[in-house]
Amino acid sequence: MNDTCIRVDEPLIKQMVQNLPDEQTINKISAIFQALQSDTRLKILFLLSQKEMCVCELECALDVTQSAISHSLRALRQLDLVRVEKQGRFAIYYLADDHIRTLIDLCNRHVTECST
Amino acid sequence: MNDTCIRVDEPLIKQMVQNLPDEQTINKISAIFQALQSDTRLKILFLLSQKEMCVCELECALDVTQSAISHSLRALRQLDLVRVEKQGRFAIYYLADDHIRTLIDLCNRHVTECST
DNA sequence: TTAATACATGAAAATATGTTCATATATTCA
DNA sequence: TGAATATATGAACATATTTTCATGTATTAA
Repeated sequence: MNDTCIRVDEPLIKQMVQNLPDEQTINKISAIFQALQSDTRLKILFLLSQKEMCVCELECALDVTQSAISHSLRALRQLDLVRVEKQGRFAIYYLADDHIRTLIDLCNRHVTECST
Repeated sequence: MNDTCIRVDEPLIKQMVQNLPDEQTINKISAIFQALQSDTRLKILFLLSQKEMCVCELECALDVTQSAISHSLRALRQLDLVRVEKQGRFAIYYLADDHIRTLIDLCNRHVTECST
């Protein structure tokens, strides 16, 4: 920690640190962003925002192995970003809720608005 | 690619794939999420959403080295999530715009609402 | 102009992540 | 029941990311 800088108002900084979300929340948030950071998982979410899909359909849409898709889906599932419904031998995946849709849209807009 | 599954309507899937944002956009979005995925960078953003800060202040607030903070800030800068204004020997950092604030808030709400 | 402060950065080491391969499980159909 | 289909998963490899270390640059103050 730096004690010498004249700009540092230590009590104020301490207060600001207290205003941070607690560690657990920070961890959960970063875990979500971590999941959204892979091209494959992002594409899966974009696709699922169009319609619910089984793994075969995702396999047809994306250019990666079935195994990679399953691993990606597990990560998304564990964060409750997508959910599964088993239908016989099929696993139908869909977005868990609309937060995630909003998140992606927002980010999409940020990129398209700012890069022009 | 899987051709046998009876659920796969290939023309439909092709259409859905066409609806995906282009590769460049996907890459930019995933880069943003990639940046938001680290605890350190997230905390920096939460702090900067309270007030603009120089590197020393961040150093005081966070329990990581100055070098690590600088590297984190560079990553955020390159994605235009934060910006710098040089004031003499100080580098004052602030959020680039409100998108990012909204993004964080949204995610925060998702976590706190869903985990109760 | 020298020393100290504030910040940045390249390279290497440590760690994490994603993908594939091999294989396992569950369901359906013949 | 046995074969085929749909999905899941552990382990290993390849790659990417993060952090630290060492050091560099720029600005200020003595």
